[in-house]
Amino acid sequence: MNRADASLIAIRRILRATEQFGRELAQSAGLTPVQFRVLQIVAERGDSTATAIAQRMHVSQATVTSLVDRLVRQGMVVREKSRTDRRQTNILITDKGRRTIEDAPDPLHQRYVDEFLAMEDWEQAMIVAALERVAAMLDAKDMDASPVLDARDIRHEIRDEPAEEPHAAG
Amino acid sequence: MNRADASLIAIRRILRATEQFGRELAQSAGLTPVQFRVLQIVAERGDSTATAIAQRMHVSQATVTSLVDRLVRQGMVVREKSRTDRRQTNILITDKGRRTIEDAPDPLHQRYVDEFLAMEDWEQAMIVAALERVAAMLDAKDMDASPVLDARDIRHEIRDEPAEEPHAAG
DNA sequence: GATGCTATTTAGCCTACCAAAGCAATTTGG
DNA sequence: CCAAATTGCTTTGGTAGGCTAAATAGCATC
Repeated sequence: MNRADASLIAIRRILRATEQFGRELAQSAGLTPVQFRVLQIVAERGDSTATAIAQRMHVSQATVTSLVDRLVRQGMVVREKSRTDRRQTNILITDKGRRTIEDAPDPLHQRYVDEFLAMEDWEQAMIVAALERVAAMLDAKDMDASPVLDARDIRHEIRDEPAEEPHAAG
Repeated sequence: MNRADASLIAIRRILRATEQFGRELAQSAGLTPVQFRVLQIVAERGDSTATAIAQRMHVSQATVTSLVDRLVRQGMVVREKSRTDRRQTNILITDKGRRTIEDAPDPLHQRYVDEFLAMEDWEQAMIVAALERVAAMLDAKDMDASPVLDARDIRHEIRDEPAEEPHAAG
């Protein structure tokens, strides 16, 4: 086994683990990964709007509407018209929704961070250097990814600027 | 910026780059990532069967049927009954299909391998060590991932043993 | 030649996505 | 103050990718 292969395999394990985790998380909560992600976003502040969620997840409002529909049907969130601007609909998390989030296993990144911090200084430095090297090799552009490890949204976050040109292609 | 965050960001960039690549590839080939993946598998030997594809991709045969339908409609592959066992349908790649594969940009992993091999020995070793460390942190189990970096199938390859218990939750 | 296994397709359903059209409320520009 | 534009969201209708269950067809065997 050469080292190029060894590194590819490791990368693949990382990808898989991240995906897998999102799936487990969502399943234990009785939601799909994407639904869970929506719930997480709502949970952050207790409420949110469809537009905000759509932007965070880089999907269309229409998609968010249907995802929220499902969460409403399951009693995870409720819709409520905003008093200040009645065009807006606030999506509020319910107790059940909050419990669902809380009962879910620790976010992957927490688990990771704990282990990471337990490492020795030199090893931390080595890992950061290596990962950044790999990231640079795979992805020439240096984007600003947020430090939250969450497979549930990478699937679409790559559509970076939907504002400019809505991809007229069929 | 602490190093735990830096490492998470790098991991995320790796995930994104992999996904992104699958998408670019698919767009330049005029196929979706999954369809392209099927075509790749058929292209490997020039032909394949639905079952083989289903196993490789860890999806059901029914799913493969509909994917192959689309590839047939686009003239990328043709179906042909096997002479030796007429239950089997061989899926043969066409010239167009082969050209599509060939015209597609280099597989991500090839690009990566080239760069990886260009590195100095000590750096290769460091990267392998770091990646394996991270993979171990994220994913306790040591699975046998193949040394092919390909986002297009990790999405579902994680369903390792659907035989046991099909997760009755609805 | 019935029984059963294997390979595939068909049928029906789901989630997740999108664009376009529609509706409602607010803001803007006379 | 009213019409028009803009904004926020939902509805509608479509696509892709996934599933299970059932149908179809061929092989194997006793």
